Amino acid sequence: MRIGQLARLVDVDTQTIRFYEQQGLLPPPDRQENGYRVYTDKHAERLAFIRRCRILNLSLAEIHKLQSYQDDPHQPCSAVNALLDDHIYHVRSQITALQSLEKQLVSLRGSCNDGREVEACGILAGISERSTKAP
Amino acid sequence: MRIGQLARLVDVDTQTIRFYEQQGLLPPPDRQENGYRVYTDKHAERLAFIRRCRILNLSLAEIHKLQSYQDDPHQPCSAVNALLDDHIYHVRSQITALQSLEKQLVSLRGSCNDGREVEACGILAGISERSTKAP
DNA sequence: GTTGACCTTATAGTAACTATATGGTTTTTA
DNA sequence: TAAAAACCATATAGTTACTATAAGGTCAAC
Ligand SMILES: [Zn+2]
Ligand SMILES: [Zn+2]
Ligand SMILES: [Zn+2]
Ligand SMILES: [Zn+2]
Repeated sequence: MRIGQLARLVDVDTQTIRFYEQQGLLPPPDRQENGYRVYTDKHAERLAFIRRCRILNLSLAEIHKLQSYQDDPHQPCSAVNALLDDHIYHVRSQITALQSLEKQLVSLRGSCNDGREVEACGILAGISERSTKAP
Repeated sequence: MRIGQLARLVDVDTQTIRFYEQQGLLPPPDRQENGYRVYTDKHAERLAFIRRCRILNLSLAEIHKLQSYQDDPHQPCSAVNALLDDHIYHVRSQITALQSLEKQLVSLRGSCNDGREVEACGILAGISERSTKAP
């Protein structure tokens, strides 16, 4: 199949497919005489795997590692499990950081209401406030 | 004060200060005869404002808008309030997206334990599973 | 007079695409 | 059959908010 068909099948942009090839995530396919790429079902599977990883927010580097594990199927899978643990840790860190951010923002938002002039805006005042308090 | 002093004062890299100037967030300071930038306390305040906005995860574009509001202090501040509402909305969206992601990842992690071979890794199997189920 | 700290500009790299420009090929349609 | 539409190719630049590097000018101290 050609790149457009593959793109529709897996629901990825053709540019992205070429990009993955360039990044070494998708093996370079054979070419027709005119230079067009020709993909196999293996390629489609691999591409779908990449996409599912991306939906899980795994980075291309992490996906690359997973692929290298897959290429050596008799290793213990502890590295895969550890990679996922790390990734979960990162996601959780992001969540807690964003939650603390949300608190700050909501509190800031509470310091103003409509009908004021910019000069008296509680939000701008809140941001401008120095956190260093002189004695 | 020169750029290095300002950088230490506000705890920002000198490169970042020049970058903000280039992006139009920090007004171009006067120069000494030798070309060195000379900053005033106004600059320091403005830079600190930018940094506090960045800590709140506001984008440079959002900061730019806030600055433009500040430059016209007799407008109603509703635009400021709306900007913050939007930002809070974005942060909340990110949080819920990450929480749903975390759930998926934790469930995936539960499908494997150590001591398996890559071939039998529940995580890789879970990612490889096609979501389309034939009847 | 040279070391070191400081300053200058310009350029490239980061992540993961996305968009654009330019041109060749194939298929459809008038 | 010829033109239009759809498809393919490569190369390059843009996105965000910096960070790093290169190559060089300026200034104080030793
Ligand atoms: Zn990760
Ligand atoms: Zn307000
Ligand atoms: Zn925002
Ligand atoms: Zn496993």
